[in-house]
Amino acid sequence: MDLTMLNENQKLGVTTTKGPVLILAGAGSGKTRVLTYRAAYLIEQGVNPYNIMAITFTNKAASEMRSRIDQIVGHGSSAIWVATFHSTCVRILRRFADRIGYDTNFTIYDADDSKKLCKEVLKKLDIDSKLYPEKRCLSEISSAKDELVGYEKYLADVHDYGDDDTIARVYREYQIQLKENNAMDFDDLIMLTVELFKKCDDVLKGYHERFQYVMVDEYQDTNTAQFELIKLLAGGSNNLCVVGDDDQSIYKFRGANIYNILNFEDTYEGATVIKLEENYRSTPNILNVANAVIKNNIGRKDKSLWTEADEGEKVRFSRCDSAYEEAEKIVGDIDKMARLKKYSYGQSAILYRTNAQSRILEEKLIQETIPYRIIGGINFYARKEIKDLISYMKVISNPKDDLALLRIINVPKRGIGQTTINKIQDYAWGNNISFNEAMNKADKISSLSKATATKVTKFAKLLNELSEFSEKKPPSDLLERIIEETEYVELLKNEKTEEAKARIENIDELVSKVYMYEERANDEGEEISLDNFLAEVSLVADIDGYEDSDEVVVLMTLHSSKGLEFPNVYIPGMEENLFPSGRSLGGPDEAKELEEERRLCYVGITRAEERLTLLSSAMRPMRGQINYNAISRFVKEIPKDLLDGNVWEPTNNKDKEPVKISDMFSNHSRKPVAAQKYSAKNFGSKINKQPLSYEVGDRVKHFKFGEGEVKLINDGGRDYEVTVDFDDVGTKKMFASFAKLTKV
DNA sequence: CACAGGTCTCTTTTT
DNA sequence: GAGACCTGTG
Repeated sequence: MDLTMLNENQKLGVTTTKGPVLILAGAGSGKTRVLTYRAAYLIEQGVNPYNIMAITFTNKAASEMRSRIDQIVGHGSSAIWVATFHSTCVRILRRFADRIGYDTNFTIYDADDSKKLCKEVLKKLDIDSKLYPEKRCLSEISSAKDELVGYEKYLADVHDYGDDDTIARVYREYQIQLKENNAMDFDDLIMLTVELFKKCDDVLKGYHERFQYVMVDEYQDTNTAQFELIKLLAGGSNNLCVVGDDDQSIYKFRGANIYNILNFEDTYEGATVIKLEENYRSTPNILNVANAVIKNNIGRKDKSLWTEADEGEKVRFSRCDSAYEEAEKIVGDIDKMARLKKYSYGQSAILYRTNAQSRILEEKLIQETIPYRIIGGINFYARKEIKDLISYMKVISNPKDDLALLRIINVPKRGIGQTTINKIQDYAWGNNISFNEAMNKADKISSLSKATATKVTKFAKLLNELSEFSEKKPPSDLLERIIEETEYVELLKNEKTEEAKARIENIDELVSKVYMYEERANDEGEEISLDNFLAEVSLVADIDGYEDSDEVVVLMTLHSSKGLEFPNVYIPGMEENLFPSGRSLGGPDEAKELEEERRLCYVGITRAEERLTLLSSAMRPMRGQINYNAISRFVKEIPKDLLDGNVWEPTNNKDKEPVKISDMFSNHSRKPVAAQKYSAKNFGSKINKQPLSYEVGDRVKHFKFGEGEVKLINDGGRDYEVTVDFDDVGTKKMFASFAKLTKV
């Protein structure tokens, strides 16, 4: 296999296949490249793809990895287990959940569902939600699960310290309810899989046999539960390769434990440690700024990124009077760059600390009719109409899911209100049957009027019919039938409002998503099932929908931007109280929290390939109020000479008279930066596009696919894309420098 | 039972 | 500024 376009350390990362390996990969150092080559290398060494596992955090990262492996080896990566932590666990639990007391058709609860359930628990336990808000309870429960602390242990620990056991009681009841509903929340998926492995040795052994080589991406983001999961999974062969960057650990609030990566060598004795410090993404000017900021963190693994790229443009900073002006500058600049053909809309990105910042930017973009896309905010699947219809499907898939059932029992309105629900619930409890069963016996519930009982019976009958229907038909047919029976779209049409129109469009999109799911499952030879579709839907991340080929400006949070890169980046809101977030300031753990914010800043800066603009505003509307914020300390950590213009006075910490950058709109002549050459879209390296030894019509040989005829050669600029019709495996498209075809 | 209109609170990041 | 929650009315 040709490894010539890897640097020495990258090569080491690819070829050190035995035992534990830690790859400390700085931003833009080609870590995905190493992982994908590693997988390809293993296959070439004769390892069955079936025995390889790669775990990521987002679906986007997973599918990207799969397609990149495909690009290198042509095809054959489909047998590799490439999946996110959560979908990995779902796949495992769908087979074995019955071993730990759940049905295998369990439902997955999203944050919304969890909140609702928690609210019910508080009500049931008669706990004042003013003193114990759901939010606090849920975050405590979530942290406990991230640390693999079940409610028994949580309760015991609390009692040991003689503390208030309220939250422990909530945790217990919450967990009991989940089980009764045959549901799991996000954290359960990981925790329960670990529990399964610890309890059922035979199950674990089975996976040990399968997973001979395990790789984990973004290892710095793993929490204790995920750490344990990996340890268990890789425990058979101990061929574990983790890739990460402690400087990019930004998910502490989600339980991420930075010590998982910092102490890797202690956990896995004899681990090989490989550092990747050469950056192939950004200009020196950008890297210097990134390094200047991150060096203020203590307790990090010492490293410093460097690059051979040309210096490039200076990083720019602009202090604005208002958030409005900030937006104006950004949008004006994006527009100008596009007009000057320096950066197209698709090459520009706006990254911010909080989702709330997107609104004002969006308004401005609409005003200037610039195409854009906002990642995050309100998740598609969190919309009312979508949740309603999905809830129908959930009830069909898992009749025990009372949460979903209660959501739709009166949607659309069928005259079943809270009073009726209470009466059914009482009957269910009194007779020790489920809510669903009670509904089916509505005529026996004496407290219900005849008219009401009829309504309930009618609804119960509808569900039964749908359930029977779904046994014979695929999810798409079920959804269409639900829409028909409930007249959901009909009712919206009658409203004749813009809002209703948008909702109908969303429903149409949901329908096509179901069809897309079925098509894909079909292609990949997976079983098409309602359960699988619903699981997939529950586990989509905002970023999964992002296509970098779209020619639009993207807006997203700094968190979502991790792993991405853009030639032209804007980071507005560089202000104290916003970034770093006010929540990180003034607490007992301020120093630690600030370090996390700083890492987030580092992530943001290192997203930029060529041009980076930081902005800050003196006035900013926050929580419906105007806030006056000082310039972010992170900006002040950047030596002045690294920034464009004398833009702030480091000695004047009142920030009252920030100097505005005058040439914000002026005509910068962009130096021909090395980005074309170094952008990681080209696999982050100097590609040596060599002349081909074959041409269209020639017979060629591929190390894996055997012989075939060249059908088409496409000059893609940095590499040739070759289409070959192989004798055995059919037509494949591949990059010449990866495929290493030889003329025969 | 449904809905409108008022008041209240809480605001980070997300699989 | 949005969302949840409460209350009064038809």
